[in-house]
Parts: sequence; C-alpha cells; structure tokens
Amino acid sequence: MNLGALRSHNAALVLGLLRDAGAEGISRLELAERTGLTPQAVSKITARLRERGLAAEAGRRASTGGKPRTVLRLVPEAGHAVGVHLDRDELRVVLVDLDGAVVAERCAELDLGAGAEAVLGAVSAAVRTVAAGSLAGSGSPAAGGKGSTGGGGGLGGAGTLVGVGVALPGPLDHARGVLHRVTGFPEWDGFPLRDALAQRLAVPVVVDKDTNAAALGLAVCGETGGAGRSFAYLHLGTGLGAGLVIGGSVHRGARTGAGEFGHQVIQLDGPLCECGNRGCVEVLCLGAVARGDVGEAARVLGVAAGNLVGLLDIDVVLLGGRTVAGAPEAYVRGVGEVLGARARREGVRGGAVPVRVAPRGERVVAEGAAQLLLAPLFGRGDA
Amino acid sequence: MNLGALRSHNAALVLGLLRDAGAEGISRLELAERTGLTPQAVSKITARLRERGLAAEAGRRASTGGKPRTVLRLVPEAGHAVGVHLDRDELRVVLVDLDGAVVAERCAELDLGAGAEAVLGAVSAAVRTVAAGSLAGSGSPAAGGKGSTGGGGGLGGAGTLVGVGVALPGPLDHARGVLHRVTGFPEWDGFPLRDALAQRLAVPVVVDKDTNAAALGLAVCGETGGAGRSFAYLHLGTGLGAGLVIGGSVHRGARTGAGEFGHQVIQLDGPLCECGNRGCVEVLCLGAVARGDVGEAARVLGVAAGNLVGLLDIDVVLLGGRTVAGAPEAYVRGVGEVLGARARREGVRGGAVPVRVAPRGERVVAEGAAQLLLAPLFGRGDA
DNA sequence: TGCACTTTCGCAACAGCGTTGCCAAAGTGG
DNA sequence: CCACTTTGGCAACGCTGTTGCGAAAGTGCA
Repeated sequence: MNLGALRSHNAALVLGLLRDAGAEGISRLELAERTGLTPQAVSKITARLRERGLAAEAGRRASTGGKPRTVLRLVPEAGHAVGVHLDRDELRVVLVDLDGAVVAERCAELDLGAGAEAVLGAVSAAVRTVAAGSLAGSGSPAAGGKGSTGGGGGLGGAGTLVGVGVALPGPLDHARGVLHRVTGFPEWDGFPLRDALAQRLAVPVVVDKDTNAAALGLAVCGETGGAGRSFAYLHLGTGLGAGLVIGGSVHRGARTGAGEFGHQVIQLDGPLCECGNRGCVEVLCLGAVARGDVGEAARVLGVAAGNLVGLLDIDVVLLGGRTVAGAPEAYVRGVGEVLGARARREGVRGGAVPVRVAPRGERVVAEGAAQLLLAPLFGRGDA
Repeated sequence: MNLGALRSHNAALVLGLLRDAGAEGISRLELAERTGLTPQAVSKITARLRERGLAAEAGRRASTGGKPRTVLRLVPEAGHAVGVHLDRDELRVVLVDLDGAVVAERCAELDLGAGAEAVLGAVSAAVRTVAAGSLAGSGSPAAGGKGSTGGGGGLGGAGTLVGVGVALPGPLDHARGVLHRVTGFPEWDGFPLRDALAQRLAVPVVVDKDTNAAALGLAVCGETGGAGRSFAYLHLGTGLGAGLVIGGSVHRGARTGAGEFGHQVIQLDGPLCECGNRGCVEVLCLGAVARGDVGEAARVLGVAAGNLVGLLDIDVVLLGGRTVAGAPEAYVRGVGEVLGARARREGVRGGAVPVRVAPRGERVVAEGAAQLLLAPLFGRGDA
C-alpha cells in the first residue's frame, strides 16, 4: 500500500463512520477510538474533509467534566449518486445523497425489446431529469477519490454527481459491465452496457445484478447489524435469486454468477425446471405460489434458506420481492419455522438465524444501485 | 490504518510474493510492479527482511541489456510452525517451515475419550518432540509481526517457532478457541482448548475446524489458482463437510459454523438423517457408499456441489477424505459430469467448474493447521 | 580492446503521513 | 473565583514511501 492510498483509505474510513453515525453525529475522539488512530490524526483528516465540504461541525455533546466534545457529521448534500433499476417492463431511477437518502425519483414503463438505442435513450433521459432537477444551482465541488472524472460534461452543472449505478436481472459481467443473456431478448447478448451509458452520460457507470445491488443497499442501511457481518437477501418475484453479503462485502464470484439461489436442487426427482434440472427451489416454490399454497412455498423456501444458512453461517436472512410483499408475515413465519426447527435440532448456540422482511420495498434495488458508486467512498471495497 | 500497520502490511505483502515465487525467486523490480510500490520502497523493505534473516539474495537473472536483476528468495528455515490434526482416533503433528514444507512429522493413535488431561499431554508431548527434534541448534531470531511472544519459554531453544495450529472436526468457536460439542465425547463440551494448550506450550495456539484448515492449506499451496480466488474443499470421510475459501480468505462465519455441507437437503422427502432433517446429502451419499454404489454417491455429491457452485460461483472444487481416496477417479468423474451437464444447460461462459482431487492426501489438514499461524505473516488475514 | 548504452540498485534529500509535546479553549465543581 | 478536567489545535518530530542522482554491472558495436 502506497502513502496516497493510505491517506484515502483513512479518509474513507472516517467518512464511513461519519455516515454510520447519521444525524446524531460523532466526535473526533470517538472517531479516534474506532479507527485506532490518534486524536490528532483524526483532527487532521476531519479538517481535510471539512475543507472539501464533506464534513461539518454540528453542535456539542454534554460535558463530562471538561470541554465538551464537538460533534461532526457528514454533509449529505456534498455529493450525489444515481441508481437505476432496469427491469423487464419498468425503469426506476433515484437520486440519492451521500447519506443514501432519496432526493428525487422517477419511474417509467420500459420495453427491453425496443432495442438498445431506445432503451439507452430512455435511461439517459430519465437520469438527466432526475439528476439535473435536483442539482441545479449546486456548485460546490466534492472531488471524490482518485477515479473522479469531474463533472461538467454530460450532466448539466452536476459537479457533485459521483456516477450512475445500474442494476438489472440477467446474467452479466460486473467487472466489464457487459450483459450476457437477457432471457427473451437475444439482441442484448454481449451488449457493453456500462461503456455505452458512460459515453452517453459522461460520468462513471457501474453495472451489477439486481440482487447484488439490493444486498449492497441493505448492507449499507445498517438493518443487517453493521459492517463485517454476513447476510443473504432472498428475492422472490418472477424468479428466485439471492444477493450475498459475506464479511461486509457483496460476494459476486469471478463470473458475477454468485447468488443463483433459485436453481438449487432440493428434490432429486422433483419436477423439471426450465433450467434443465429437476427439483429446483424455484420450480417448487413458484409452483406452490401458483397453487395459492403460501405455506408450502414458504416451507420450501425455508429448506433452501436453511441449506444456505448452514453452508455460510450467515447472520440474517432478509426476504424481498413482489411475491413476498403479498404476504410478508406468512413468508417470514414459514421460513423462520424451518430455520428454527433446524437450529433446535442441531443445538446451535444463540438460537436460529433471524428472518426479516427487507426494508425499503420496491426501491431497494434502485437505492442499492446508487450505493455501487457511493460505497467505495466510505471504505467499503464492494462496489 | 496506522503507519506501523502500513509497514508490516507492506512487509507481509512482499513476504507473500517471495513465498509464492518459491525456489525460483523474484527480483526487486518484479516485487515493485506487483505491489504497486516504487523500486526504492521495495529495496528498503527487502533490506529490512534480509536483516531479519527472512529473505536472502539468490543469484541473478540473465541480463536484458543492462545490469542483471538480483533474485531474492524467502529463507524457509527462518521460521517454523507446528500443525496438529486431532481426529477421533488419530493424532498427526507436522513441523513446517516458512515455505510450508514439512520438515518433521509424527503420527500416533489417540483416544479422545481418555479425558482432557491425557489428550493434552499426548498432544503436548508430540508437539515438543516434533519441534525440538528439528529446531535443535537453530538460534537465529525471526521476530514475526506484532503478536510474537518470543520463544525461549516452553519449547526448548525453539526461537523460530511461530506457534501451533490445531485442527479438529467438531463444532467449535474459532475466535475463542473453545470446543462446542464433540460427538460421543460430552466431557469436551465447552473445553477451552486454545488457552489450555497455549499455557502448556507457552507459544501462540490457534484452533480451527479440520475442513477450514485443509482449505487454508490448499489456498496457500497454489493449487487453486492464486490469491483472490474462491474454491470449495469437499471432505468425504466418516462425515461430509466443506471448507470454503472466498476471495482468497477462509470463510468461517460468525459462529465458525460455515461449511456445513453434509446436511444440505437435496431430497425433501428423503431418508431421515441423524441431524433430524430428511434427505441430507450426507445420508444419501454415505448410504450409496455403504451399498457400494460409488456412481450414485458421486452423482449425489455432484448435485450438492452444483448447488454450492451456483450459489457462490467458485472457481474450483477439490475433493478429499478417505472415501474419495478409495476411488478418486470415480468421484472426480461423477461430480464433474453433474457440474458439466449443469454448465452446458445454463450456457455458462468458460465452461464448467473444474473438479480435482485435493493434493497432499492425508496430511492436508495438519499442514493447513500450521498455515493458521503462517498465513498472517504473508499478508493473508485469514488465520 | 575500448566506448556507448541499458538496466539495476543504493545513497541522499524530500514531501507527506501519523505521532508526540505543549498550550489555549471551554466546560464542571467547590 | 479558582482549581480541575477534558477537548482540540499548533509545532516539532520520526518514520513512511518517493524523487534525484550516481555507481555497478552487464550488452553490443566499432
């Protein structure tokens, strides 16, 4: 590690703690304790952050016998990122500030089959609208890390825009931002979505699977118990997929193929799935949903979740997606019962892994997509 | 990150590259390229390492028109670690040098039911024999990182002993080094193995599951394609378990429970397992083994491995354990066929995940246990 | 054989990081 | 009002990796 890298590493570390502290703020001494740095070093770092407009003083704590601690907080409006959720028939674009709060949103219908040009145009227009509408008049620079391209280009006056994150279902290559196969739309096969969009918008673009984006967003929002922990986001909608956060980072695998939860085989001689296997969870679970048997769907989902929990020893299971939204309590209870029974039989210390409904509802993917750009600023390497 | 932390971080990084270069060695300029540091920084770092006796010059490369590069290599005998594989009926202790090469070994029968005192005594004696027998006369200091306790204490004249790693089957707490339940031996429940052994031997002790140790050892030995990659080690012996390496690090989970591969349910209405579930891979696979149907055992194992591969998008599957050793080709072929068929159906780019027999045979766990102490010296946080 | 050239590597000076020593600021409590 | 505690900034410092320059050690050509 380089000296320059060290500086930005520590700055990102402090910035991350400032964000996690939220509106409550955090004092310099607390930052020093948590980072392991000396108070003086924190003072220098926070001074640089304040110069750049990323941090500010925000009142004081009660005194404990001496000079009261000065509370520092993140300046959320010092930077923004756009998150795009590209689904088969819908487009959702959000603008979030550094805190992750949504400051603008836009939804529209979309036809993926209309061709690359039309879709790119629609996405670009929506991004421009959302970004420009909120950033008009804001001119304070928030030069990010090393890779900052600086604004001024495509998005009018948006000096504080970090970039655009795009999340979509299909198999794709996250590292290169290239789509593989989009079921039903062969013309998208191999399309370099990241570079095409980056050229149009003249800002950094990151592409990822929808489930990964959702998992990242949930990891950031703190619902999952802080950094360094592991959880799974199970998305039950038109399909069944998972986003995995392991040790605080989104795990994607070398081919961005991780999280293929739906085609886990749980019944060797089960019904044939369109993937070619027999007895995939997806077939069994969605079949039960189609029959209206939510209990069975939840039970099957629970068995598969149990396999995952046992394999990875994760801390929380979060459920999301349209199907879950239709009967959240039933799914949480059904999955929880399976996991609970398994934990009791195995005598796991600390009891069963908790099961919850993922917060943020339908916006979770779009918000997570925006975090693809923000996370690196806060010391989380998973972008 | 601290400045001191930065120094040891970079030193560990260089040391890791030196180890990976093996007997061939590596030049300063190559080290600079791979670490991203300037050649001068590498010169300083390697000078410190040479002062400590951890690195040495080893000849020169052919000139490419100028002064030929000086080749540096790790000095393997500058440090040693002991690896202990504690099985239900057997004890295996190895002494490895910094390169991971076994320089001494000792096997003995063991009765876990003989009680803590007797087992601790047997382990301590074996460790002393293996360590002292090889380190007699070696006195050069190899002060490791920060946590070095320094030798001189319990193990006679073993100034270069980094510590002792212990690997054993049962569920346990890796972070605290405490056993949970050892099936069939309730008196071990909650036993603080790490601290008890550390006190007896007066050297650092680390405790981990056998499958995790094996996975770490395999990650280090380079069979799995270098750092940063992911693989699964599937151990088929008296039970069926897995060791997972994700992104170059052993994934254990908060409760050291990760890798519970054998009780993955793959047949909802399958035969009852002793764990209480129905249709676990372990029951199905070991049942087929008992019937002598290796093909079916491999097929079932392949389905479960396919679930794992899909979920984590790993790069390699390594098979090990006594049962696999009995018919290695059959298992590799059987599992490979299932994974291959699945990859073809899904049109995965790059083809199916390769399946291989884990190298090092019966010693893989003991060698990996020793790596529990060596890995941190080489910049791999997974200890 | 001699010289020009290339490449490697170390010494010395340097900029920048976090650290230490010291002091002003801003509270509490007697 | 003063003693005391605690916070946070200023200046000097040690140490990090970096830059500038030169010695060392080869190759290749005249």
